[in-house]
Amino acid sequence: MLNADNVLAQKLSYFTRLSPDETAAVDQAADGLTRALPAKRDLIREGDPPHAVFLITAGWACRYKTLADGRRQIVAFLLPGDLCDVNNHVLRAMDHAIGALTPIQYVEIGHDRLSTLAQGSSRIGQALWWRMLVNVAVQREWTLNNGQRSALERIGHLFCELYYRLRCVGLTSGTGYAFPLTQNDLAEATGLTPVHVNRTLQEMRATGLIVLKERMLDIPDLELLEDTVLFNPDYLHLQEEGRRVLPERSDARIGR
Amino acid sequence: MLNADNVLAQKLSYFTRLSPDETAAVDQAADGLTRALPAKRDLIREGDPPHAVFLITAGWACRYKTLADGRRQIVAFLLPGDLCDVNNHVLRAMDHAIGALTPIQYVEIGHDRLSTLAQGSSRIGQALWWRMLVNVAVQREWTLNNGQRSALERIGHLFCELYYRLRCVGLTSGTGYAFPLTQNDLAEATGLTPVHVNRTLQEMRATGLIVLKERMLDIPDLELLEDTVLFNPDYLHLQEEGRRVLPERSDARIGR
DNA sequence: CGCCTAGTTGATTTAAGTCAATATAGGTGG
DNA sequence: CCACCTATATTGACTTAAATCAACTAGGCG
Repeated sequence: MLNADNVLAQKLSYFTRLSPDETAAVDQAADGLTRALPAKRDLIREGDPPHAVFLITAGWACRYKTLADGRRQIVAFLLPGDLCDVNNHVLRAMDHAIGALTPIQYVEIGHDRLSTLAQGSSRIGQALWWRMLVNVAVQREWTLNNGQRSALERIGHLFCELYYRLRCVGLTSGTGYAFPLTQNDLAEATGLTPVHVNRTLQEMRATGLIVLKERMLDIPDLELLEDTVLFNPDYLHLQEEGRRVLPERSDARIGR
Repeated sequence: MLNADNVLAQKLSYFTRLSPDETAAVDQAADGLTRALPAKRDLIREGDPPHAVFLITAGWACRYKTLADGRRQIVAFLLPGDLCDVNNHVLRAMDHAIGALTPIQYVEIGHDRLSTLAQGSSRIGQALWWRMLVNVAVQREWTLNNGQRSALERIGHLFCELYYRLRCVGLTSGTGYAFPLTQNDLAEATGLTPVHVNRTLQEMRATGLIVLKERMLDIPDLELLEDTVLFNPDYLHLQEEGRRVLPERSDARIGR
């Protein structure tokens, strides 16, 4: 299972195989004080000057934006192993907030420390770029999601994305995963109303696409769900040269 | 006005003042062969391996994604001075296409050349990071746009964004700018149908928010439009230490 | 126990989509 | 220079997915 000390190395190793030295370097860069934040608190608020990079080690957080009239949009979920805001110190102020959806644990990594890490190994540098680029790719996919898809597609698509992302860091069990989001969170992420999310979830349950109860989400037939909502995992760029193995499967394959 | 040779330097100088040497280095990196592409052609297709970085020097292009059933979403506009896909060579395949909306001109810049440029001057390196981070910020704003805003707000918000972005590279004239997008392009960018875009534009014209005819968009009262659609330019991160001056205005101010 | 959050349900409204026809403006070839 | 063609824009009639409003239920817990 997941060890808070090495989520980052685990995640980066999805892109490229890291040597023991490199793994150690990554672990060391992320060995700072683990901090905790209760659910519903903000890690950073909009307008704040960005200071350090955060590495989420446990729990779920999100980036969100708020309009003047109170409408809120969750624009990204931050899961264990996710690094926020690499190099964002070049900007003067945050244009969005980061909030904890569940109690979270995180460590702060200084900008200098991270750039030293990146410069010390070109593979680590590339892996960090990979994370950055995938984050943008996910953001583009969310733009598509909110722009083109129906309610059922939006929600189903998100479920698929979260499945792949959690599997990378060992947070799935079989075909399901612990799912802490409320229907309201889902609504804010998908641009729907909570009422409509509720009805859509019922429809997905009724057709057997998902089993969602007691904060556990199970996707009995991932392929079926992917086909139903037109999900294509390419944008997550997981098929890289690193460990291609997806933890829950046994068809291990190494190298290119 | 705009000189194709220095769009990039012009754009980067919005973030930080560049010395003559730095400006020259930027110009030199972008001095490759200028290529041309007619409207409606793809610069890169989804699935292609990314090769070089493109710098758009003239014309409008877009990033777009297509669903299996044909729905299309424009996820970003690429305007003169925009750099596509810095460091994207770490990914194996494009997860979206880039297409020309008008005839465009562009130059290709090799990855190595760009990283040499970035390493040669920390200010240039930071300015390139700034572009990267702003692109993500814009993508987040688009997620919000498609998720939370009404048709009028989406379109109006886009008009404001384009105004600010074009002004940076000297492509506005007074309160307006040349606007080559069709109503269909607008529909694909905002997640609306062309018919609804048409009706919404008429409403915006009727209330005097915009004047749009003969491929020219004029925003007689930018502040009014911004207030109406809840536009806040902070996410474009233009207020940096560089030239704060906005070309069309005379209140020049230098340094911090 | 009572309060708060999260989830559910029903009735109704509405913004936007759909379908289909028509208008208009450039651009091209004869 | 005109006739035609295609892409773009416009209009009207109608449908629909999702929003809205308003109760109401079910847990969890101080």
